[in-house]
Amino acid sequence: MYTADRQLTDQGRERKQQLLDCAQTLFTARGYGATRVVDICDAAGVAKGLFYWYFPTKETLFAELVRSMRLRLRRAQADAIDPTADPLTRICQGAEASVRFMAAHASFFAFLENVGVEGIVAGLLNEGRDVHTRDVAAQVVEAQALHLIDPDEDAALLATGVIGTVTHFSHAHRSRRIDLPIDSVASFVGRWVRQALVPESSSRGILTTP
Amino acid sequence: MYTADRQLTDQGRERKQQLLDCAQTLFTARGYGATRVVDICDAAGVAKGLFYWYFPTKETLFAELVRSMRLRLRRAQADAIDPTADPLTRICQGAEASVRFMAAHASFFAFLENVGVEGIVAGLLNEGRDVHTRDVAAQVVEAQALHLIDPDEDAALLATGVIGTVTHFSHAHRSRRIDLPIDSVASFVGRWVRQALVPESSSRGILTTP
DNA sequence: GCGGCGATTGACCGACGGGTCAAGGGGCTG
DNA sequence: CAGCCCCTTGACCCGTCGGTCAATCGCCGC
Repeated sequence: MYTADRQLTDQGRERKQQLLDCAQTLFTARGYGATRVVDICDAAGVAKGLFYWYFPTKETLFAELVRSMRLRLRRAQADAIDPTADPLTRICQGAEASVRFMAAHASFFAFLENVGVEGIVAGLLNEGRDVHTRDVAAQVVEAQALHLIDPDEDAALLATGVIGTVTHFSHAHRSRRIDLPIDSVASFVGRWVRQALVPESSSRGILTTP
Repeated sequence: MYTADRQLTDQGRERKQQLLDCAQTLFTARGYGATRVVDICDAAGVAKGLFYWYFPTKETLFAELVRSMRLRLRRAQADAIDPTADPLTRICQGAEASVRFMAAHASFFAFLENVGVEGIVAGLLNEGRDVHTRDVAAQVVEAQALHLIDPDEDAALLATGVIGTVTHFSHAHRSRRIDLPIDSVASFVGRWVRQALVPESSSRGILTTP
């Protein structure tokens, strides 16, 4: 059984890391709930009981995984930041580094987004967004036929941008990150969508080619 | 036991709707996994066995809930759209209606985002983003002191905008919605963040006051 | 060799919760 | 009344899986 005060040998530390690695692989492949403790142990070629020599619970291992990845992210940010640069530049460097790091560990971060949503409804949730996206894409095509929108643009991409904006701002408002009355948010989204779809004057849209 | 070919009386339809309502209330309050079938029945003042008279499984009820909400969303969109308007206007109307609808059912959509992430790590996931946000906010304050950023702006709000951008584009790239090389995405995010933080010429930033 | 301790095993436990079932009530039609 | 079907009950079943435990091995220092 696990106790906090444990003196691990080299072999012990190695074994623990091995369990962490196997767990990460299985989690990213199948999800958290669908991965049983015994699966992790099987992957490591080790008996189930040993798991509880190194971790008090399954959740603890998960938390350790998350914390470790967070630490690496922060290190990646620190490495990318030039401490002598001005703060604005440092912010941008940190942002870029974050995007690169998450892209490099895409499968893990994709897993994080789906902790728990396993098999339960699988596609059901995305399905709605996809249908909506297709609807908007159809309207975009229509608008392109009338030359209200640049016909050279990819309709599906523009539609994805619209849906992304809607969901992003909905979420921000819902979680109080935007604390404006809903009418302001709604009309702002409407204006912004129009602006993104019709890059008059200059290319100000976000998802239109940089 | 449930069978598909079932002739429901008025009372039956009412009871089924009652179960759906109770389930939605409990799901949004506690989450999917934390709500047991027996809890739903208790809330409806009904025996557990009856649940399986109306639904084959717990998942089925959940799916029905999602589908129903989706239908209502589509109806709200349809109601908001003026069919005689041009397609571009219709797109904007649909987007605005979506934002309004989701805001009106915020608790349900918030629940959808967290299906499965129940208690497992609770704050652990947001914690990382919050820490990161505070870090960036500190740098924003620093930049404001140097007048690189408008000192009248709320640092926390700007920082939230930065983090939002980073995570949003990371996600889009990860799920192949943006199919550009990572370097393009990263540098674009860097440029965009700078632009949002420093509204030179005109107010082009998205989260800066409209 | 002997004691101590980290490491390892795998059978076992027990809770939890989704799903089942046999029995009964009540209202309708024939 | 008989038969049927919708509706309701709650005790029960049972698979799953996180977690436990007593026993054992092997290495090291004394």
